[in-house]
Amino acid sequence: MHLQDRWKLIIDELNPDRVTSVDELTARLGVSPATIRRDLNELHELGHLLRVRGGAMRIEGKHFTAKAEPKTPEFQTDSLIGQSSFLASTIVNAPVKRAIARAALDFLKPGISMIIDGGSTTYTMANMMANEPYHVLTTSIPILQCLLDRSKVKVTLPGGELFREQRIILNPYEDGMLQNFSAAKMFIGCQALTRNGLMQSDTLLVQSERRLMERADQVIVLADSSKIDAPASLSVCPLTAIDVVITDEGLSDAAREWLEHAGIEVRIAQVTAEDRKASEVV
Amino acid sequence: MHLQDRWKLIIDELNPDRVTSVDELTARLGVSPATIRRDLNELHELGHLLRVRGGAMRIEGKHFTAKAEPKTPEFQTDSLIGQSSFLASTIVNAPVKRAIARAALDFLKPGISMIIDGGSTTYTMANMMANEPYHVLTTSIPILQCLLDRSKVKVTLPGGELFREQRIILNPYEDGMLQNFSAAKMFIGCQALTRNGLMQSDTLLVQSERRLMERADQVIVLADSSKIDAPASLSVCPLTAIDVVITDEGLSDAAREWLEHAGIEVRIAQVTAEDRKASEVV
DNA sequence: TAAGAATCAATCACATTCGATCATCAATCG
DNA sequence: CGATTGATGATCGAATGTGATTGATTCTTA
Repeated sequence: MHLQDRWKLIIDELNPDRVTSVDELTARLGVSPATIRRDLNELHELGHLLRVRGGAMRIEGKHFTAKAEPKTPEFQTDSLIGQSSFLASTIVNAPVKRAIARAALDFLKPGISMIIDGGSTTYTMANMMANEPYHVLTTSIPILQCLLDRSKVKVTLPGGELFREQRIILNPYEDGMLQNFSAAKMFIGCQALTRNGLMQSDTLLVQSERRLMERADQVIVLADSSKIDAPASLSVCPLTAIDVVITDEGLSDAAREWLEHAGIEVRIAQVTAEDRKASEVV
Repeated sequence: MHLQDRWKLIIDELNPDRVTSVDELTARLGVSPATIRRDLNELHELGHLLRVRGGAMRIEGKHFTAKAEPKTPEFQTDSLIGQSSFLASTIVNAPVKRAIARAALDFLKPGISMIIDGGSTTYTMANMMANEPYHVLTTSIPILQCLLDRSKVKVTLPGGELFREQRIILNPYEDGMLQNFSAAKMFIGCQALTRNGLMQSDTLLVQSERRLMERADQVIVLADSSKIDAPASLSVCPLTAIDVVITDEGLSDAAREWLEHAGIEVRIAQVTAEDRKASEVV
């Protein structure tokens, strides 16, 4: 039996809703545990399965029987802003989002004040945030909830109307709260990031975010590489308004070039084993 | 059994409304309490559940699993009780509160705009509220969450700072949002109701409520009879500012006398069998 | 307030799993 | 035919998960 055939068998053999153990695969394929482990590690490296201690798990949403090609990151409809529900979006690309969120946390120092916009990546960030004396202004209800148990974090909300779909608060009026708030940093997700700038799909959101950006000294965009040059309609701001972009290894050289040419600091977040682990449960 | 399998089972086993104990999980999964504790701590660290003493709870908005209903994450009506365990414990007198809350609902008409202040009785009221085209301004996070799934209810929040203890938003500044809001009715709880007026215990709360009351045409106080003439320190407003008091049968004749003498309409809510039954579930 | 019960974190011992290394074997190529 | 390459299997020390014990902490109840 050849390596590729075995790989195919392994992937077929994986159970969709539980861990398939090394022993199980050993028995099923008639090869040694060492070989199975090697296979699993390689397949994991290629992104075809999720390696865990004792075995492997099928990756959610990957059902292929044919031998798959090395990955170009597929276009993922993320964006809690769009029609996809918030929760659904949190599970797409979760390891990458975690990595990006973690990289974003490097920008935090105790005592800092920041604006955190709504979105699945920023939500992940809030989730991972330490309990330090930060001051956070957010429009997102999920982030608010998440920060409820960080006793040291001071949370401020802008006034406004609740939008259920996106679970955010948007303020149609100029807001006293906002006028008094000045943030060192603003963390923002997006639907797309193109040469034309930061893109969203919702008009109200665009207005709100523009207003928020005015209150921040430094704008930090959290966007996984599938967002770069993704199709989108409404521009929130030009590239010049952005200070930092945090993305993942999938960023193309070309894209990096035009980002840096616009004076943007580009940070590449490394996906660690823990990031994957944390996403397994979903 | 593998770690990830166990994690999945644990999360499936969790309930948003109550704490699932370590013992319960131990029995269900057939592993030692030590392992369960380790798992719970890790899952908490990863943000997948809420660790509490004796067990864990499902985090609201994370109830998607293998069997997940993919789209519209319906928030359950009484979910936040589970989420904010403090509320569960503070809802004493629940049947009476339900009765009072139900009586308060009589004041609602579709299209009405109202202010709902924070508090356990007003929270009960929000919980029982129908899904009609109301417009609600509230400072209370639990009420906000509760109204998330009333699709027809328009919810507005004042800007301000989050106070964890009370789960409310207080606005130290004059707020643009508030200036533009005008409510037909305001529903408010209290710590005590005396001849000196509506009493609270918290200075910040007093300020905020005063400001809110200015924006409402009619002030409706929800206070069970134990609050009448109860000891309290800070006066929010004199009796003259109050239009209606809803209380229960325990109201003394004397108290009723001085309330009505102040021009206040007094309503007595009848506790039904269903109120008692509904309260047991919590 | 104090005693008792429940829960917890830390730690140890044991079992499983892992990764690195090396020897073997088969296929390929000069 | 012999040498080289690459895959496989075995071995072993290291790392990790698990269960039990213990002493500390927190909650409850009297």
